Amino acid sequence: MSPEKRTPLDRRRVAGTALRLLNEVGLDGLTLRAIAHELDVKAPALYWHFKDKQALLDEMATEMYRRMAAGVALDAADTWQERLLKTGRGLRAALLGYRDGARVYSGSRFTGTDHARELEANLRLLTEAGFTLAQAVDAGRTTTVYTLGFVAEEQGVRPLPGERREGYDLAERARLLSGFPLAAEAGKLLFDDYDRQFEEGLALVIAGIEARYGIG
Amino acid sequence: MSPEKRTPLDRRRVAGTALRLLNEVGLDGLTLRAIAHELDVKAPALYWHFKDKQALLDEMATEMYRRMAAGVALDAADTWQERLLKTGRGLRAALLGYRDGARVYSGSRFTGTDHARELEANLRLLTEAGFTLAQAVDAGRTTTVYTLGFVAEEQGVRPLPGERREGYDLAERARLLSGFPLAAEAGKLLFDDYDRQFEEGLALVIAGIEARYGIG
DNA sequence: CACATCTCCTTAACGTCGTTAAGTTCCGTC
DNA sequence: GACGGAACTTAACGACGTTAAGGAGATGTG
Repeated sequence: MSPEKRTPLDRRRVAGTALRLLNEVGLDGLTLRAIAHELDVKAPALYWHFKDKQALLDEMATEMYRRMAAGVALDAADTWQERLLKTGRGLRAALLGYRDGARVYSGSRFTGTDHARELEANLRLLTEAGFTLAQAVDAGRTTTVYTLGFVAEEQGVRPLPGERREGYDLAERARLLSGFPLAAEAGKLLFDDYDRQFEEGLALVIAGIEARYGIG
Repeated sequence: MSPEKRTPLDRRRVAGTALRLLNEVGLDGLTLRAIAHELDVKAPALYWHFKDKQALLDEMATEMYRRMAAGVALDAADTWQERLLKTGRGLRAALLGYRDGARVYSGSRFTGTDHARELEANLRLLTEAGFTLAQAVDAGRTTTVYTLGFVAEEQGVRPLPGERREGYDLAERARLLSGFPLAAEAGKLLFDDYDRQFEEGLALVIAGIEARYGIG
């Protein structure tokens, strides 16, 4: 009957458990009580480590970013196009790794300054490739918000890869839009093969940077 | 002492009142009780018109779209570049018209098929300009998700034009990032003049469409 | 060794939220 | 003048984020 004392919690362990739980229950089901239960603890215990729920969500977003950064191999010899492709794809993959990932991520702010390393590296690579700092910031920001917007839309239809949210019956949609032939026809393009669609939009953004800033 | 009977509610009046209230209290403060109070009614009355709160949010998003469509003058003689600029700017203006506008909009789905008219018109204009349907869809979607992602980010920092959310002190940020000179310097570019930043990203997207699809 | 302090958690409770069940009022129709 | 649907109200439920108060266990101090 040894009391089996637990090791105390810390912010990262809480955030990690919450991220794992997020995939099972979604953001709306992610209550403090459920997270606490998963950690064998009562809900108010979380307030010792976080001032409120938003602070925990912020830590979760930061942890998502850390795992993304760890999963992307930044090579100092990357061309700027390769680098933007890598960061765009890496961010999307990180967000898709969690149900409602884009909602959690874009509603939160990073804790600490861990993200600054990668930002600095990306800005350095782009400026050394010939961009002004302002151009590098605009290029990076456009790539990032495109990716965030895309995945937010994607996860509205497809919460996790392989699943599909209700209310998106393509045949039904085509019938409703029968008076609008192009819009009806566009349905199958809009709601399928998200990988291809994302790559195409990302290619458009990068082509635009190339064309407008005249850097090949 | 006449009883002054009210005219019954309908979905659009409820959505309109909720949108007005949204600017005062924000999405987190937008409770059914508060909306009902504004309409001189009790909260459960709303369930006569909407099956749940999400259905009301869907109607709000649809109403936002209607007002956007009414505010954008689509000219059949637009070039495709002008049309994409108009829709991007129009969408951003519509979202910025409401506190948390982007969050409400991107978490919801349209009711009805009102939006199909504009979609059809845009697809027709682009295909007649020489795009394939798939290219037109990719071009439109990329423009839209860029805009949505941009405004989501913007409203995270600036809830309504003119206001500024706490926790974004530029001097503090620069101090924290003193070890990352480019990232620190980028701060003033990242958090100011959102109009210019949006226009620049939108120009990048359109330039990319022009370059990649070879249509001037 | 006694006592105090700090850390980390529990128990209990508060007010608010979305939502449901049941009943009420008003009005047009047979 | 009974009937039935439309459009609401009153009452209540369970769950949520959060706060207050306190307690157990380690750690430090005389």
